[in-house]
Amino acid sequence: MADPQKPQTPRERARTRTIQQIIQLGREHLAMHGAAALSLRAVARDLGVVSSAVYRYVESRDELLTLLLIDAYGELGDHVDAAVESLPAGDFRGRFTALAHAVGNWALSEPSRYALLFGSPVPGYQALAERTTVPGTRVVYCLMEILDAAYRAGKLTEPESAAVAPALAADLAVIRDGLGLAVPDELLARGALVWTSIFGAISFEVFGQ
Amino acid sequence: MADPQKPQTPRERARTRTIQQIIQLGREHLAMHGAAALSLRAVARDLGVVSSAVYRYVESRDELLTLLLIDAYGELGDHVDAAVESLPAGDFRGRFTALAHAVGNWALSEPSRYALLFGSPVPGYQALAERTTVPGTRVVYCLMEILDAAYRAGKLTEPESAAVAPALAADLAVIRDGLGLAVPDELLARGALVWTSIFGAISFEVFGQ
DNA sequence: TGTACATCAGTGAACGCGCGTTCACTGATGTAC
DNA sequence: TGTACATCAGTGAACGCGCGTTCACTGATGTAC
Repeated sequence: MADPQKPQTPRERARTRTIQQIIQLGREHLAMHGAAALSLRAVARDLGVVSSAVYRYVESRDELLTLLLIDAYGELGDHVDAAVESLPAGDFRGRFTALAHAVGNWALSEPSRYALLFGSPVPGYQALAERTTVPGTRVVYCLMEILDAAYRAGKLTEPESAAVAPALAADLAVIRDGLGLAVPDELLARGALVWTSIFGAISFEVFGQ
Repeated sequence: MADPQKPQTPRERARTRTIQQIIQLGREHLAMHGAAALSLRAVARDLGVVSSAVYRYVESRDELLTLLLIDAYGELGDHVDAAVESLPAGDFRGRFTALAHAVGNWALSEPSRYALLFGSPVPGYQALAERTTVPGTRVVYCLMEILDAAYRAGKLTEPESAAVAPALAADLAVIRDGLGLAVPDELLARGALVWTSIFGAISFEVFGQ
């Protein structure tokens, strides 16, 4: 569990392969019928196995949804990283728009998975924060890093806008320290605003208000 | 049933009001949980009534979906007509783009209803063609009428493109005679192509490929 | 205006279905000696 | 290399749930005379 080393036993290999199959089938059901209609029994049928057997690999329907959530966050993150890194590190504006466009492209090409990540919540499902937050913040972090790099390069000047609310300031301080960012609160707050705007616009496109 | 006259008995009024309530609740459930999750029992609960009572007003879940389909077609048609008629009858190009934009606006403001009309089919539901085709063709007819008016005004010239396939030509002849249109087949076929392009583009925006 | 009957809205029990999930089980694959 | 035991994948029956839908019923509202 703790070490994903190479020397896997045949059983372990079969096991991880089966889990991959389950996730793959889950993705297909997601695309075809939507997250609300995702059914462990249906996945088991497609897997050619009795319904209870799936519980050897997945704790519950909620856990399968969580796995699909992580899977989707991972692909979105890869997609965004690739787009951002295709541009030179110094091209802050280019990287920024590349990030926004990468998110938009992915949302349009995978609407059901985008809906799972950022759409209306799946009825009766509560994501497990412990397993979900880290992959879920990859894109924000990427955005923050672009912001930070631009600030350090002196390409961003502090806006003279109103001070940040104390509660938000504390949150931002945690984030900034955690990531080792130099950007001041005002710019971080502005970055968060940009973030919500991007997702607002894309969500409006993908499923309307 | 046959004559929607004014002098309704109190019972009839109560009945139509209840049906309207059911449709309204259906719309809300549609917007909140999507068409696949629409449940007669849930509607009955919101209506404050035992589940079997809904069958006094609606034959089945499928019929409720059909009613919601007709309702949505009607609103889309009204929306498009209003947009088109806000421009002078002679402004063919303006009316044409107004139509396209009206469909797009409506789709973005009512994504779940747009999805019901033009999205992936609701699992296990087959629309009743007899009740659905007439309201479902309002927008195409509107497009055809603009085309026809433009043609009669001499603003559209026949393209010299290849001849229309015989089977399609027969269908188009039926449509043209039924509507009393003057447009030749080639232009009608082009109109149909425009139609599918509009919906393709909008659908791509609303839920991606 | 008053009575007798028909019509209709709503009730509550029941059916069969697919779902998520549990549990005791069988049998095959791995591990220890 | 061979035997004895542990681990694990998959089975099949069972549970309680919400769903769509049917049916016999009660009681209120309308209609005919």
